[in-house]
Amino acid sequence: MEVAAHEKLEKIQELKNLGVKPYNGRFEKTHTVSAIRTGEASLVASGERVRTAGRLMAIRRHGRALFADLQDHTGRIQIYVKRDVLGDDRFAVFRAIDVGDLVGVEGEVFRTHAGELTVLVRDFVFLGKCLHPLPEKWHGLKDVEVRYRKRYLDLIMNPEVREIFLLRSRLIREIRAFLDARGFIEVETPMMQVVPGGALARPFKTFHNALGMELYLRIAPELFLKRLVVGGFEKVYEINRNFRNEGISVRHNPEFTMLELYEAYGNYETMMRLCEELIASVVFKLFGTYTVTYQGMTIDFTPPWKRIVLPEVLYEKTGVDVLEDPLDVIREKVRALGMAFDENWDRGKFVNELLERFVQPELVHPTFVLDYPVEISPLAKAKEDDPRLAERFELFIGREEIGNAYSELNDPFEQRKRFEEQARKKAKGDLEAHSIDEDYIEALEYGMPPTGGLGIGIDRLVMLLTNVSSIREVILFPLLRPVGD
RNA sequence: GGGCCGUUAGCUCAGUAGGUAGAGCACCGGACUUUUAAUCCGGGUGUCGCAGGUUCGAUUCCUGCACGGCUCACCA
Repeated sequence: MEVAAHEKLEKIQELKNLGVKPYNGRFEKTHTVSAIRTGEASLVASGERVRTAGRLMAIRRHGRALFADLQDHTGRIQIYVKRDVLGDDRFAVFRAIDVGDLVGVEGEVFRTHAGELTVLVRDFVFLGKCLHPLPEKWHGLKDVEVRYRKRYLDLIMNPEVREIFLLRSRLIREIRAFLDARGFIEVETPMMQVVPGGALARPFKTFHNALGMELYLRIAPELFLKRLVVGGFEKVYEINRNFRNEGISVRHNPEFTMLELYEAYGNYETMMRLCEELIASVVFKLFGTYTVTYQGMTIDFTPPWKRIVLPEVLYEKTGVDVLEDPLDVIREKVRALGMAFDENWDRGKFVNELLERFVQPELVHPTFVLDYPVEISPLAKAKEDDPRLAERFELFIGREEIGNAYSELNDPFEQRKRFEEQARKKAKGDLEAHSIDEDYIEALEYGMPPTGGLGIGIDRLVMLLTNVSSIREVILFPLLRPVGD
């Protein structure tokens, strides 16, 4: 135990000497703090007693009385503790309570001369000792590393952090409500997979002892959700974690949360309409407006959203015709644009890089970018009128990629060809190439309806809606290196 | 993984052109029954991230390491 806690241990002894158990007790609340505020008029008029509980965030002692600020998950309220109300013995007990301790109080609600809504404490129960001093009341806890490592302290001290995670919770609840209302069913598919698929990414590897086999943490639930579509679940979704063994940055955490949904008999058109309706309606539910400010940008979510065709917009912005230009011509033009590139980049890689460099910075308002090259979309159906392109779109908002969707490839023969192409890439050392999943092909062989699929990065959506620039601010416990001794 | 920056009291931060360090809040003791960054009086509680090096002497200069932030690379 640290030195800092030493005096607190003496406080525990003092409490015990006064007959108070430092960790026992229970308490039934009649009101949360916000309920007291909401019900102020009738509570003050009636003199009704309320019972509420929380953590003491500040204590102002005045000899034979004291004021304290009690915080629960809904807010803070002042309490007033007087010796002539409690009696000498009980008041002495309260005097032994520290900032950070947990208490339950009972009393009536009034306003002080200064106009502060206050609970006059008639009785109280000690509910838990805090052995460490809380961070400073005025500046709070600022140290980013400590905030992430001790998120509980961050949540105690920083109400705006609490708000971020409350909003995250409400957002996910609204998404579920939206999808449930449209007949989607929520499912859970394997996190541990024998063949990691559904995305182009490097997986985490683990090992099952009893079965004696390697397993992978999933990089996406896609192939399992589509097996369910084959099985007759025509509208399914899953909101859960994906794991990708890649670099960490302000927009990447090794585990992150995705919404994936599939709708049988739809396609990427269907998904565009569903996507804008889903996000726009959830934004409106949360904020009562379609306008959100993100990092200085004003983002308008009012549907319908802008659609741009990727090969066309790339040609407009860069003069590169990613479909017709031979690879060496593309290289020549990209060189002329002054952009660095690698000699082994293929067409798909150039598309991604040009998009990121020349188009993405302008995509502030929600924008669907349509028609990606087939070679970087191995699970998507090709366009009828141009087999080089997939019926696929990505959604950009606030210059960030938020979603990805396509008409699902349901032709098992074509899927096998695509997998084999990926296998060739993998053989050439592409660590992110898709694995061949024979079991999935067999599922397709039973017949999958034409289907639209959509993925939305929940963490990034929360970032947009809470105006934070780091993904760690929207993940309660982001991955950090352990601190050494 | 590369580059840049950071790490000093429980917290937020100063500081030492090399002589083992300060402020506010918190905390401890005292006064105070409507305060609210309460106030008033008294008290500094520290491995200056870790390990080496240079030096009579290192928190300060040098090197390495750890952790974090930003950024590039990779990706969603």
